Amino acid sequence: MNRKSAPSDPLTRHAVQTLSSTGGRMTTQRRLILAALAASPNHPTAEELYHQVLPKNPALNLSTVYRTLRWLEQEGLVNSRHFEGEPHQDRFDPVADEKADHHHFRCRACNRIIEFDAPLLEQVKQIFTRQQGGQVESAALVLYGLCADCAAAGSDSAPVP
Amino acid sequence: MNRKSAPSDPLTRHAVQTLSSTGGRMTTQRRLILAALAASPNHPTAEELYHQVLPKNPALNLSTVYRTLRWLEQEGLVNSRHFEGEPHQDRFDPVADEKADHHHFRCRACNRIIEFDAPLLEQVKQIFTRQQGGQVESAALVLYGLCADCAAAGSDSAPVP
DNA sequence: CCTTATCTGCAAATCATTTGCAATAAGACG
DNA sequence: CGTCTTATTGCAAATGATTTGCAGATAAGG
Repeated sequence: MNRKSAPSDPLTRHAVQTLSSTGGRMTTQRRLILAALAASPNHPTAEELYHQVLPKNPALNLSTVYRTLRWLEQEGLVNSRHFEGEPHQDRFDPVADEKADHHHFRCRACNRIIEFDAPLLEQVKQIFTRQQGGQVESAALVLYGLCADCAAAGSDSAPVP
Repeated sequence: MNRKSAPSDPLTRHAVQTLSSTGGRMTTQRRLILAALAASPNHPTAEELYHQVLPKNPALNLSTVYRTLRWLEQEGLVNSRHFEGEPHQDRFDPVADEKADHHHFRCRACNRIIEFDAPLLEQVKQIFTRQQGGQVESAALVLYGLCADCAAAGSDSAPVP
């Protein structure tokens, strides 16, 4: 049933598109990093991605991971974020297809990240503009707390990152 | 009219309180850093504070600024934050007296930071909990855009930091 | 295949922040 | 008001995350 063409994820497909329009090249390491990123639900750090890909390409270098991530960020395919209570390191969030600006919940016990929409934020923005003037272009909301699992388990589940 | 006792700001006064209960000492550098922080509307970085205080105490060391800031953070008198589009550096936000958890607007032109309340966020939290379970403990919202002044001026005011 | 500009690996640089240690100075007590 | 104890500082070196220069490797087009 499946043809031999790579059954790539949407992220990789988007990346390939931008490559052809900019004269870039799809390399082994980029393919692996993109796949790992697309498969990661938890907004990995560069180092985490590096260790995920390493088994499949032992020659991979951390700086290649960083370069790939920054390239994707410039192309608008990935956003870098920072969450409270962590070291000064970035986490990378693939921009899912049409999913508009979504927001994040982070569990302080298992470190899981849950994405959600918050339509009410539109009103928050409007209220702000009404009171202060100017114009709001984007919003970043992060909720911190215990996810359902950890709240039930007494907040002692195993941290993921 | 004014007595000789230091007419200190609320932040400094709070700091003095915690000092007496923990056996800490109020040093010249702490006094200066606290005053600079209390007078800064724009959530300064450690480096910015350092340069503000330097003229008044040329011997001051940057690591003292960091230590003071981390101390205040532990005491709950200051929060450290990170804003998008900047290097990986922290900005420090004195916790104003009773002002509950407030949120931030950051102008991408002049870098000004405006604080505001967003009561609607309570509903956002409730909706999230209803849909996902678990419990939300805190929320951090940052709006990005152009402040009233910069929007009017064609977004070319002078950046502050 | 061959060419060539794009990428990669490696090592060294940079940036923000932290830490070890000896010298300094609050502030309690006599 | 001097003395003593120990919290705090300055300095320099360490750390952790990320970036960069450069020479060699390799996609992709002819």
